[in-house]
Amino acid sequence: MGNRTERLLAIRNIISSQKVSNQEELLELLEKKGLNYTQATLSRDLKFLKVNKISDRGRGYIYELPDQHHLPGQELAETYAAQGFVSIQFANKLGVIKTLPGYAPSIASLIDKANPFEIVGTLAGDDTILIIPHDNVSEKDVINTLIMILPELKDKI
Amino acid sequence: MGNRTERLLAIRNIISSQKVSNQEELLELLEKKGLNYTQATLSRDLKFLKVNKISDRGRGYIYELPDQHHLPGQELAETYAAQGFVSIQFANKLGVIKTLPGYAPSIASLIDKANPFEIVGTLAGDDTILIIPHDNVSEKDVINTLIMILPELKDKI
DNA sequence: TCCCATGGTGTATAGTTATTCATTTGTTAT
DNA sequence: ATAACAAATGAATAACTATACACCATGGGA
Repeated sequence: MGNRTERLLAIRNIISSQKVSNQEELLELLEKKGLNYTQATLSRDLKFLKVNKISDRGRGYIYELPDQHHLPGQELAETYAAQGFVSIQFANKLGVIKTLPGYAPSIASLIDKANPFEIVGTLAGDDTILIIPHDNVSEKDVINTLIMILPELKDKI
Repeated sequence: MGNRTERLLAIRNIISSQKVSNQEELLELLEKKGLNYTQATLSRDLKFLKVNKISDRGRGYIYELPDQHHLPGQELAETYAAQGFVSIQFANKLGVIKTLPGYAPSIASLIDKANPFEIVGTLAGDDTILIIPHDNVSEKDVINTLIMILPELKDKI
């Protein structure tokens, strides 16, 4: 997969685990991970990820991911669901995900819950999920979106 | 009361009722209310109010007040509680609020719930509340804080 | 009362982030 | 495969926000 996805994931990780108060700082942290980009790109990434800049209890501002639902079970559900993922293919603008038997509903449910703009809806059988993308959303967009929802898919797609 | 409080209240009102995406814009809205200040002051006010700048669903950024608990009953509780407020005095760094009989607990409870930095704690009887401010917090700070919590007090203090 | 300390403000400017433009890179349809 | 189109990126810069400094006002203590 392209490097942009890697970068977006790294940004999510960094922001969720430590206080970052400006883009220069974040840029340096990304460099340490071998990701070299410019502030312009970072600004666009943060906008894409809908990252907020919130008050650090009156002492300045820091970045924060949106919807820190942070249900403790969430990561587990992701890991479980990702295990069942087998492949994704596209046909006639539609995505078809194959899963291990029985996994389709849980993966589809995670996608539905994330409710990304890029995906109009999903239809899950037992081992197959139909992904209906929005108009003008590319296959790559769909894949990026799926990776954003289920980071564990990164190496399986 | 000084004009700063008026400004802070106006900022809260504006931000909670409409989308504002930068300080210039907010400055103009304040001007329409007869409040003329500079961007520098506004920047400080926003920091003081712990206002966040959050993603407007990927379309840019807008200001948002912290803790939008937005319990529908909140405003009612404030109005009710403020009615019972009679006066505030200071002695030995402590604030003493007099209320109508029976009102003290509800007012104190609102203060406690807001949990402002400036106030270490409160002690409520039936018609009296003791306010224990933090060290190095002035009377004026305490009053400003109370007004931030209960805007209706503005004209009663 | 008179100081001194503290806080609020504006001006100017430093610091930070978003966007424009040019270019490259990737994607889709023929 | 290739043309046409769309997306990604960096450099430069515009747009936006925070702060250093100077100044004034206020208010508590000698």
